[in-house]
Amino acid sequence: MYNYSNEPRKVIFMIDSKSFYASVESVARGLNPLRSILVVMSTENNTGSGLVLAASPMAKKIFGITNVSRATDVPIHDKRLVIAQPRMNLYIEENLKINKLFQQFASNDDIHPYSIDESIIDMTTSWKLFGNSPYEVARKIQLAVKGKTGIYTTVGIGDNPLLAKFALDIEAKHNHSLIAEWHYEDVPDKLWPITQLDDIWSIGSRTAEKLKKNHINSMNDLAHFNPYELKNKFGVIGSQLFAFSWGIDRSIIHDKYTPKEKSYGNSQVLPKDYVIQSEIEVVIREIAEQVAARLRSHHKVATVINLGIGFSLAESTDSGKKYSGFGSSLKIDSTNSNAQITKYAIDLFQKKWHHEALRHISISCGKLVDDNSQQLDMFDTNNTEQKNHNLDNTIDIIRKKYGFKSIVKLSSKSEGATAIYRAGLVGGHAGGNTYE
DNA sequence: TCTGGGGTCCTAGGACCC
DNA sequence: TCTGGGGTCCTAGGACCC
Repeated sequence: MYNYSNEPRKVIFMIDSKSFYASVESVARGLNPLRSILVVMSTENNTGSGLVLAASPMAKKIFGITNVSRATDVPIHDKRLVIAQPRMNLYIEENLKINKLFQQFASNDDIHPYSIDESIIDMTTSWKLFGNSPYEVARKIQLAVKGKTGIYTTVGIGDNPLLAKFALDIEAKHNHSLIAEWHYEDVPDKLWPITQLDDIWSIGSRTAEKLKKNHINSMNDLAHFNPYELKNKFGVIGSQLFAFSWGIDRSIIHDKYTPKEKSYGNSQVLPKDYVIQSEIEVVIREIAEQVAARLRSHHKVATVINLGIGFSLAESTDSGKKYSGFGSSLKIDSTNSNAQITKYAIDLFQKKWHHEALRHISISCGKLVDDNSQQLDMFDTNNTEQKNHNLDNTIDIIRKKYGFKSIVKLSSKSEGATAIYRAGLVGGHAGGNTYE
């Protein structure tokens, strides 16, 4: 057994709102989120096929719907199934309510929203104020959230953030209480038996495959693999994986969840294959202007731009149906102007494009620097900005808290095919209510 | 997965500098 | 010139997460 005496022993809660979007929609309809049969489905997306953003537990159970199902897999004519349009703004509001409740149990500095439905709370110093055990406090938080919002929450409790995340993902979701508690000593019993490696946070399908090729078929195998060999084969990821297999996570929450790099980007899957240069450049301009507007609203200038182009499947050369495309980055003179960002994006495009049919376009700006110039750009005011002021504020609060994994509101309106429609979207989905 | 959208982080090779 | 070694920056590409 590894000697854990030098590892941090904290009381970390990782709290996740169960089937969040679907639960919010269930509550809004007076339904119990655990009993309702409901999906939140975006039917207005570009491909026309629709995408399931969330499914209630019963919808998953009865129809086998998963969160990435296509609309074609959803029995839309079945009367038992409730289909809800996404209302991203409502979900943001509910998330803010829930995080506000957490502030009754821990100081704001100890609460770290991780995504729209997950938060990490360092309860080390405060849990004793609310109960006789962390478990009991978790129960109280669950009840408080349920009482205020109708949402069920799942809580992973751990000695460090990693163990809390594992407790949440691997065990809590299956417990009747929706709570699980993991200590270092539980690692051999609870973590090592896992053979479905891509169930583990930070291991995706590619890494799982590569591990299998090295005869690592379980977390137990990983924990007993030669760490130097892992490092050689997987780089720093290898060292990290090895540490994770022993439940070790030395990062302090604040460091870990404060991003080192920040970028703003927007992307679109196009409604059809695009082959005409002028049409493509209209869309590039729209996206570039969205990104530039976001930079300006955050008072940042970018010094790197990246253009990503995804080809139509028709461009796929080998027999395996794989998407292809290119990405291209460029260091640029710091800017956040529509004209400059657009020019760089179109230059990159013209340099790399050889008349392939396109299906996907993304533009991202990074290596951000504070915009000190703050010049008034009289001919470039964003008229929608004032109108959306309240929503912007809300989203900025979340963005600020999240640091990353942030929510994105596409507020820029410009002439052009998709921009006006997309202006109402939040995170690429319908925002709901007043802003459309 | 015949394609959602928005992010962060890591690696590797080449250019360039001293 | 059959030229060392270390460091940084730039770009492309890959992987993963929610």
